[in-house]
Amino acid sequence: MAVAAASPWGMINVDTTNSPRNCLLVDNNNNTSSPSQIQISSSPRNLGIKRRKSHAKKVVCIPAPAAMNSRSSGEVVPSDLWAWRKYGQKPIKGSPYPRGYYRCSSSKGCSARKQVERSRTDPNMLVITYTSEHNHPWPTQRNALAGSTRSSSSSSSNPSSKPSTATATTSASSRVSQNKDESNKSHLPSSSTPPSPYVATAVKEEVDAEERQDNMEFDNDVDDTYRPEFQHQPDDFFADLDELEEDSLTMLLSQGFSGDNSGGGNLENKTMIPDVFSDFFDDDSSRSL
DNA sequence: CGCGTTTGACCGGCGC
DNA sequence: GCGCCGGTCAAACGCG
Repeated sequence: MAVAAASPWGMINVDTTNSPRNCLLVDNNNNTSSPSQIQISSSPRNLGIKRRKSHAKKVVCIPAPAAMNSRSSGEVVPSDLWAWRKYGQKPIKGSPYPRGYYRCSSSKGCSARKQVERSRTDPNMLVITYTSEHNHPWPTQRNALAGSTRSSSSSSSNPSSKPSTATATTSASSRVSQNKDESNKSHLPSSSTPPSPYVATAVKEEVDAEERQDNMEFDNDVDDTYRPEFQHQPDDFFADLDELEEDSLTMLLSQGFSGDNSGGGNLENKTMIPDVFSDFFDDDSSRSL
């Protein structure tokens, strides 16, 4: 059966029978030992740095689309519909993988940022931390297209990058946004999130007083911070977005996401649920800004 | 020419 | 107070 799921990048269609890899998953029982569990950057140091001291973050774990989107740096960056511009990359202590810093380039005043890093415990998992929110609708122009195809710039961490795939992140998102331009900008509020074929295994919100420990049930934890849409799960909610996700998902999938994904293999033991990310930024806006 | 990526330097918070 | 570390800035570079 096909269900719809919202991701940080919007809603996606989930066909649990045909392409489990594309399903949006939340690992309900991973709160103890699964390598793909969400990783809350609860380090006090993280919270105390510079401007963004202690506001809500959204941490999302997704399986890294290894083949496509693999950048020269070795990172794989999910292609959402937002136009992200990388402004920094740093090696993280204790992690063999660097963390990339992205900010939204769709709008000048947009303060949305995200950090992309691979899970140290599971290289197949990608940990994306969203900070702030978009203050504008989905990008209606391909402003992320230019310069996105950088085939062989110097890369310290991943010499095995494929030039042809190095640009998948932004170019893919650009193409999608272009394709969905007409419907999106008239249909979606700024709080809506673009679709993505990626599988989110977990999402978590980090707030100022993040004293809730992870030993509690994940569902409870999430539900405590923001209400997952799927828990009430109005059918028309999905139906409403169905028209959107269908298109974009098709786009994204047709762009090769259905290809190899080494991280997808370990997903089948996870619980499949529609995701909650549609109110991702919306909820965030209420407390972060 | 415009835009994104890369990369080293700098800044600021936290722990010792 | 010092050093470590993460986050950001900005110049250089590359591509369309």
